[in-house]
Amino acid sequence: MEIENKLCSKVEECYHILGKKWVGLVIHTLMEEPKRFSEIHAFIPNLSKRVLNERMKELEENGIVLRNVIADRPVRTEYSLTKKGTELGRSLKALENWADKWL
Amino acid sequence: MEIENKLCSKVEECYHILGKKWVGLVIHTLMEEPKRFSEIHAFIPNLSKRVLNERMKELEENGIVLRNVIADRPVRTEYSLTKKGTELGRSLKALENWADKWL
DNA sequence: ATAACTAGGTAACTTTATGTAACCATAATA
DNA sequence: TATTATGGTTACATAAAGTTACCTAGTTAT
Repeated sequence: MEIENKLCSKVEECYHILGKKWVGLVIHTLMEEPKRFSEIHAFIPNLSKRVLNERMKELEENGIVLRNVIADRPVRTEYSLTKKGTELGRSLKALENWADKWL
Repeated sequence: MEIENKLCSKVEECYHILGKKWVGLVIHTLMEEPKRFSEIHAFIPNLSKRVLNERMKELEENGIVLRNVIADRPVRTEYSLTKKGTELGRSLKALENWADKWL
């Protein structure tokens, strides 16, 4: 029975995504329903607008989140999870169950 | 049907733990079997000794990891997952399955 | 008309976190 | 005697995150 002696790159990549500050909470927050920039910010008040904006761009690039600019006045932006993002959120439920039991 | 308007502190806390760099990979690495300091370092070469040591102290304080100093010469230190840590590792499997499918 | 407010940012600057390189003590080995 | 291994620590450099002020365009209050 061999012991693996190097990490799978997919495993490394997923922890690289989740290892950035606030990412987990943002995805958790979007699992309920799509939300606007200021709504996410209201749910996670300690997350600054600067970093929130940065995280949303990264999550969009990763195909986890979809940005929908609504040409209303004032302009609104709605963020929603893609299929990929929704499945990520579902897999994070296991982690949250662990938290509920152990923290 | 109410929409939750604030985050559960347990949820916040678990993402606070997992949101620190390298934590996920360290737990993943220890799921196989207990490992010494230098073995973890060999599995995750980009993780510096300074930060590895810091992370292990934090994980020990969180009750996720157990540090066992072996009074051999030279002194060795073996890190293993507690029950709490093992269950965390199991819950992270869902995330890794997501990674395998989507990344 | 003018001041203040909203939404979703951006810019400049400060503070933390992380990365890097050198060093330590002990004992074993060459 | 010099070198290696282990599990760190220290001092310093860079990257990431936090803070405050500002922006544009339209809206509401005075």
